[in-house]
Amino acid sequence: MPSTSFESRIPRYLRVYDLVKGRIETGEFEVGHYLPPEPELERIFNVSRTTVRKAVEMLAKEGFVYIKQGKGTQVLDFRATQHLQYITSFSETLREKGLTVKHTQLRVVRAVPPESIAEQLKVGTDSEVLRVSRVTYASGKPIALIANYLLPELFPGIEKRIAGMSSLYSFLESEYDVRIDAATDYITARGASEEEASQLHIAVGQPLLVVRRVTHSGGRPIEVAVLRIDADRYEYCVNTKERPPRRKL
Amino acid sequence: MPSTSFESRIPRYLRVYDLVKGRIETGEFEVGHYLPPEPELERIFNVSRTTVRKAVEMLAKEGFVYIKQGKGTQVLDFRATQHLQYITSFSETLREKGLTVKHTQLRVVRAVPPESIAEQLKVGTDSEVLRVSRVTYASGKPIALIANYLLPELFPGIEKRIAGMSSLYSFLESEYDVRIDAATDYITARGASEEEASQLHIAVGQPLLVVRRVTHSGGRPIEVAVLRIDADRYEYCVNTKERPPRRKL
DNA sequence: AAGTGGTCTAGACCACGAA
DNA sequence: TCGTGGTCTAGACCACTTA
Repeated sequence: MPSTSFESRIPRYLRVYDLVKGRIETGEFEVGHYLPPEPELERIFNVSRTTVRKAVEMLAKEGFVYIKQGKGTQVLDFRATQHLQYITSFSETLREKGLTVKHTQLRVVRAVPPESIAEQLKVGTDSEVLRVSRVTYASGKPIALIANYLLPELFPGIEKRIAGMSSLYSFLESEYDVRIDAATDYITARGASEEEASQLHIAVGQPLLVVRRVTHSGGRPIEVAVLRIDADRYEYCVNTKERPPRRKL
Repeated sequence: MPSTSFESRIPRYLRVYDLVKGRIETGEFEVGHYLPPEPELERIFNVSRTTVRKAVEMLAKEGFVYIKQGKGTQVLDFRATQHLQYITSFSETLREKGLTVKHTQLRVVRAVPPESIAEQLKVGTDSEVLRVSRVTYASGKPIALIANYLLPELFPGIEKRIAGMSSLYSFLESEYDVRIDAATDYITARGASEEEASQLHIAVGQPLLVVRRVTHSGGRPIEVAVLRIDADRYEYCVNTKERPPRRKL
């Protein structure tokens, strides 16, 4: 019986992934030491080499282990490397820091977007999109102005359902079954305008971190977000892994 | 003869990767259409399914194609998605935009780093590190102040060898055989100080984009870079892919 | 030379989507 | 039902590291 017999339909490589990760976290596989070699992992978990390797490669991609050809697979200090190497939302990041996040002045309107936004959403410059705007407060003080431009055909009836939403991305994922799988951030800075300054309770000219995020799902852009953040109170964090395939000649 | 016969020792999946990517770029595999199914790719390139799949998965990870179970593998618009989803150096990014990049006032000194840097390099606050500093010019105008803090034991004799270096990362990779495999950027903004303003030829208080990058190799931090960039002239770009493994229950 | 991870094959069965 | 991608196996040989 080569495949899963009855217990579940979870792929075996995910089982192995979980089990190895678990043993790392409990210290059974010690930080700094090497994982058992692949042939032994095959025996331990009773799977083929391919399956072992897929699990270990996932762990490597997430920074739990470091694979060295000819030597072995070293267990890394997961507490140091375990940052968020994934797409995160602004609100989620703030909450992780222990801040209380609230959105005010939530507005949903249909509008013709600025040209730069239309271009990135790949819609005509005369077609309407949904514009969701709000002011975000962290622990009682305004910290950012957020505007999201969404493709209207993907989110029917969003105007009525958005009321109590606390994080736009998880809202979209759960309510509309879109799966966000890539995002590009363009980050710059400039001084606050008079209007921005008054909304954020800061001085005119004070540096704002301006983030333009293009979100992709299924290979096409579905949303552009523009965040104008009080730079004094926020630091943007990004993790990157790997370089392109190396050619050795 | 199952393996490479003589032509080279490039893995077959990389060959397939290159060939498919090439056909996408020339339009032979059209944007929006589907790639030939895996069994046909096996025949086309005369490799096994595993090899085909490894190549296609790489293309998917880089955003060239989108794999849908049961349907096929769709070719995405690579011109829209092909940004740098990898670790890049500041200089490389500028050069890609067609700007001429020059470093001036290059200095290499041993010094005790600021506490925040020492902490991220995981060295004691009293131990010395290498500090490489320079002023970067893009097309004749100063655009950024860069300081790199390196672990000295990894780069012996760097003071003498660094003279004509144009990009620090490729210099380190080729000269010291370190392989950079992860980096974390912390991005914020603030107004330029008097000294910064004079070095960058901008007004005091003008917004600077401040990037602190921690570079990892082999699972441990090896370098911290601090970039202070004229925000008027630069936009930082970051790509993110994937969320953590989804469990469907 | 021995042991580690890296590549590759041929073939099997499963899960999802569309007809 | 059929064709697509998803998982998995058993076994082979290669490349790198260390002794």
